[in-house]
Amino acid sequence: MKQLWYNKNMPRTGLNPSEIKEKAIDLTIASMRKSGFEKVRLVDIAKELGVSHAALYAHFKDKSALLDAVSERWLMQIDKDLEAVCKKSKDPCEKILQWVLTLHHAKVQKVSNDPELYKAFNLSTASEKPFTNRHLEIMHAQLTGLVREAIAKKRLRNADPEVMASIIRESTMSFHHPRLVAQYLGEKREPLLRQVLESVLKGLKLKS
Amino acid sequence: MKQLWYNKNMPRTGLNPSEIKEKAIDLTIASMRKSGFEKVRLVDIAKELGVSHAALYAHFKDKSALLDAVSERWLMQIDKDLEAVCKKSKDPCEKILQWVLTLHHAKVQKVSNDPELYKAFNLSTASEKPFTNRHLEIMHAQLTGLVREAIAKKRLRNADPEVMASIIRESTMSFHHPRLVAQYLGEKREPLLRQVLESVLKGLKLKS
DNA sequence: CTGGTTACAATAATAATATTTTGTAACTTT
DNA sequence: AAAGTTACAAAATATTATTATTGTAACCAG
Repeated sequence: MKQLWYNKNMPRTGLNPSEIKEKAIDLTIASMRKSGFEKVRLVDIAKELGVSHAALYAHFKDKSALLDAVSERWLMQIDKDLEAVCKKSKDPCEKILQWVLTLHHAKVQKVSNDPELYKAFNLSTASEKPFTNRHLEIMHAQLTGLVREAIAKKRLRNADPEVMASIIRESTMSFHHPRLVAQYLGEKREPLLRQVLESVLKGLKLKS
Repeated sequence: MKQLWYNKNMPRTGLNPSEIKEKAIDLTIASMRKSGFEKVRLVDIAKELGVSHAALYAHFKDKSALLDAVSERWLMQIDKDLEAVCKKSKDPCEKILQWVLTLHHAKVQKVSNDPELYKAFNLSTASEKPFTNRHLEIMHAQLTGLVREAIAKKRLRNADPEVMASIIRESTMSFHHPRLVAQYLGEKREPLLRQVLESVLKGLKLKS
């Protein structure tokens, strides 16, 4: 005889799949912060979650999927923050500057305040995971959009927006590439970044 | 009773200090290429040289000094190649382009043709050895010189040459930083580098 | 059928130990 | 004195056994 007070699809933890997934990620983050990402044990996460470690495999393909989920969450936040900059209504070149500064700050802040999560992210990028590539594509699309807008408003010269976006990305690489951000930590590099962008944008304004 | 047929300062290997030093470096390079830089054994180098391993300590402070000597030799060659570009008599902006391209090519070529030596160099730069810092200073001085020249010839606007050199260095970082050159290996990035530099130099031409 | 279980095999991390390699000292030769 | 030697201590590496973690399978409850 079926009981009626519970949802047939509700697991015994009392949490639905996405809730338990989020909770597992939360616990993983806490564990990374506490003892470093290389010390994260699936077995510990499961215990804190109140399930057997094997149960986690219903929600995550394997351990690295759980670890990646931590970085993915952060990258999605960055994507959102950058998207917000894109949506503002102001001078598109000013927005490009803001966009790059936002990206730079996000990286610098993470590596300073959350070094263990940053290390994990650093590893993920090194091995070209799908979610990092997706993030790169999203960012490239955003930047291309801003460039298009700037061209439309005659603030940049009329040329291939994809190429122009690549030029902006490459010329500011040392301010947002995971490894370099970590390397130059300690120096306040925002002024230099502003100068680089100022020069590049000026150069992209002129007809060739 | 002193014999007269030999030079008192000539060691028993028949080589003078700088010759034996060079030979040790040659053997180290060969060993790195053959089995990877982490497998280099002082003891093997010494055997091939026909001396006891302890003899090497008369010429090199320690093992890492020998390893570093390999990278140092390469960096000095780069410094020379770049210096040659500086000395050419042609348009200074053209020289800046040439200079950066030369640096880019040197790195790409090394990582392609000599991956083991490149790895060793990569490690040395990561730990901020004196000789790598010296190399960075030399390069910065060269680039600043070219910028000064360009300003004098009215090819760039009149502003702080040191800052302008930094802008050029940072905006092209992804094309010569050891880690990034290695990462993007396989893609032909010279066209993008040219476009970046073109934009930056144009931007540096304009009065702010 | 989903989210869970237990039991177990495969892998990976750790620890204890043996072996090499590095670096130093005291001494030799020219 | 410079360039080398041998002998040895210190440090790093490799080897092995042990233990812990991860991943899989077969099964169970709602």
